[in-house]
Amino acid sequence: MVTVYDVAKAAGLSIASVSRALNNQPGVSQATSQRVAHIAKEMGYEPNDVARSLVGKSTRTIALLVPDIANPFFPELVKSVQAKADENEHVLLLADGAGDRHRVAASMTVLRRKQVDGVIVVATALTVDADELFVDIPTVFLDREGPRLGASVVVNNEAAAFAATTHLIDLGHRRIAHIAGPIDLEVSRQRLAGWRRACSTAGLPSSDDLVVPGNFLEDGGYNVGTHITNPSSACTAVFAANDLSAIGFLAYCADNHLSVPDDISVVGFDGIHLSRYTTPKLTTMAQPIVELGRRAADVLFDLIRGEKSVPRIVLSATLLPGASVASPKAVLQ
Amino acid sequence: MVTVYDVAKAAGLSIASVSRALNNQPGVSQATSQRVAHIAKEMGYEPNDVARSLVGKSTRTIALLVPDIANPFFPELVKSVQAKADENEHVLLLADGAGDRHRVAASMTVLRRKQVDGVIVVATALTVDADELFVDIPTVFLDREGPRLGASVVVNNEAAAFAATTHLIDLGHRRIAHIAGPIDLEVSRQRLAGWRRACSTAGLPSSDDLVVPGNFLEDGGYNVGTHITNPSSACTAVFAANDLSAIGFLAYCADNHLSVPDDISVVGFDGIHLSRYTTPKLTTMAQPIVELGRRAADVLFDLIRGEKSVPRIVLSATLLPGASVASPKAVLQ
DNA sequence: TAAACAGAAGTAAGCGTTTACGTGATCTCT
DNA sequence: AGAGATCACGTAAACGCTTACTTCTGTTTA
Repeated sequence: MVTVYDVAKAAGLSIASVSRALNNQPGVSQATSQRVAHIAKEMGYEPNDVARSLVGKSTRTIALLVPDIANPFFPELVKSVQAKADENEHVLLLADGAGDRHRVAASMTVLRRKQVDGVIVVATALTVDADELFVDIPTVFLDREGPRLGASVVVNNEAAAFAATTHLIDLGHRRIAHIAGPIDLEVSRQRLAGWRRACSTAGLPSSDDLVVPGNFLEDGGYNVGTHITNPSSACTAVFAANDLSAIGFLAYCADNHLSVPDDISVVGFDGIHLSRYTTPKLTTMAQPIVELGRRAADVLFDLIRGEKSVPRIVLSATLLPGASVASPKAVLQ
Repeated sequence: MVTVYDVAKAAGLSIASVSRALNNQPGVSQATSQRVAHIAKEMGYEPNDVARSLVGKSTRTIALLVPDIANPFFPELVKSVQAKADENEHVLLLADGAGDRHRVAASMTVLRRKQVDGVIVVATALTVDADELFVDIPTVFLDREGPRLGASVVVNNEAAAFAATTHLIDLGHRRIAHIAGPIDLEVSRQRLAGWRRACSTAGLPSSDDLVVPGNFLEDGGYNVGTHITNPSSACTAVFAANDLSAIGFLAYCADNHLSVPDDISVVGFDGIHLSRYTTPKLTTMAQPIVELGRRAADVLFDLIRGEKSVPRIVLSATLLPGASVASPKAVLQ
């Protein structure tokens, strides 16, 4: 490995001058600066970021903790965060599996040791007393309220779920099931709450038998199909807590010769790219995924630069129309 | 930040002893070792990995370069690589956007500076003379042949594409279109070649008008729908170079009231998890995604540990049956 | 009992940078 | 023309750790 020493020797200078030249800092003449740059390139010198991080304050690294990278929602988010990281000349460390509390703790220990400049924590399962995990390291909570301390960028899940459900109600549906997410996630509870409020506001049932537990995955949505489409349940529509669940349910319907939306309407949540390519195309409450990532990253870099305030940014979701909803065949009087 | 010095002072020891104690190395008594451990914990000491990396050889970090993390194939791969990284007490750096040559070069520079221990490079676009990008840093090419140097873990794309196409031929299809991937990717070319060989082996046409260019994304598959289903093309089946393209095509068919597989059969490639939940369920040539990631990581860590040989591992894909293929309605004599 | 040795601890160098400070040489201004 | 300012560069410390080497104490061995 060629170091500043080597370059310095070759240039007949001290390492200090070389360092200054390479970082075009004042204190070196234009001429030497160019000469050094040339020599460095010639020798194939690359600065060692580890050493640089040790002396400087920054590692130029941020981390993103996601519960499940296999859920298409997150890759889309990753892309947008990474773009911002690039922009700020930082590198992205990905930590998957944040759905599990222990893994979150383990990850944070590793990240702290690695001296990452900051962390974006997404929709993870946290114990109530998780505050200390994030102490001393700039953190933005995304799509989940952080512990007491901490900035956050969230979508108003409750309101969005309310709107999604109301959309179905306006179309004439009177019994609407809900495929919930993992109930230990705040977002799941909020979406459930929104569905419930919409139902009760309209004087419709929102009893527990209309809530079927999902897992935010396709199989979750698939497996509850039987329960929802059971004639005795008499549902004409279903609001899924996320798109993957909705897609699973769609598959169930297809396998069982139920037509969506003729037999049953489906509304998803997330607005993942794939929701534009399901059969039928999914009507979904779309989160501003790219915007979420961007804003979170912006806030994080503000924090990293020393910003003291810890903002709480709330973005809103918008209904993305598809072909998976319709008025119920027989609107009950 | 609490350092070894602080711990040493608190324990009345030298930093050397503290270091030894903390890493349970010989040279400290059992008693002191425990005492130090206790004090360190008490003080909330966390070793600084940056410093550790600077003195030691390793940063305990590996990187994964993927062309497009939004393609569900990659998150599944990421998961498996990350599991292996965990196992080896390494952290995963994700670099997206490796579909672009310039970004690959840029990423490698950053990674080299960051002193990552190794890199897994997936299916990226590389210039022919890209060798030098990876010199001096353990590299495994996944799903793509590396430059001259370099270990690789690949799927026999040509053979797999051949088998997928043959499956359609065996069912009686006589005109089979191919939705290709970006043609500057080796994998795309190989899959195209497999399709072509299958067709010509069976004495079927494989002319260029049967090859429609895709982009490995849903919209690519969707947009070529018109061309493929045009009556004058007379295709009864299509083999897509990846699942996302197939899913896009499925969506096109649904939008245009074409039944899959009654009107046209579709075979995908990749075997992403979502292919189990399309309507109809996609028949696809499934890559052993998890295995690919695992093997690549294994090879990489071997390399990191000093292994000299650079293996070339070839895995094979298997046909995952779905409901998107059938015999053509009218088998031509 | 002296010599050899093992164990526990300390000293200090070094990893590759950045940067505060010091030192001449050249320049500016009155 | 001499004092101060400016410039280009060098010296050395610091970042937080690991580790080769040294030192000291106490134990074993002949």
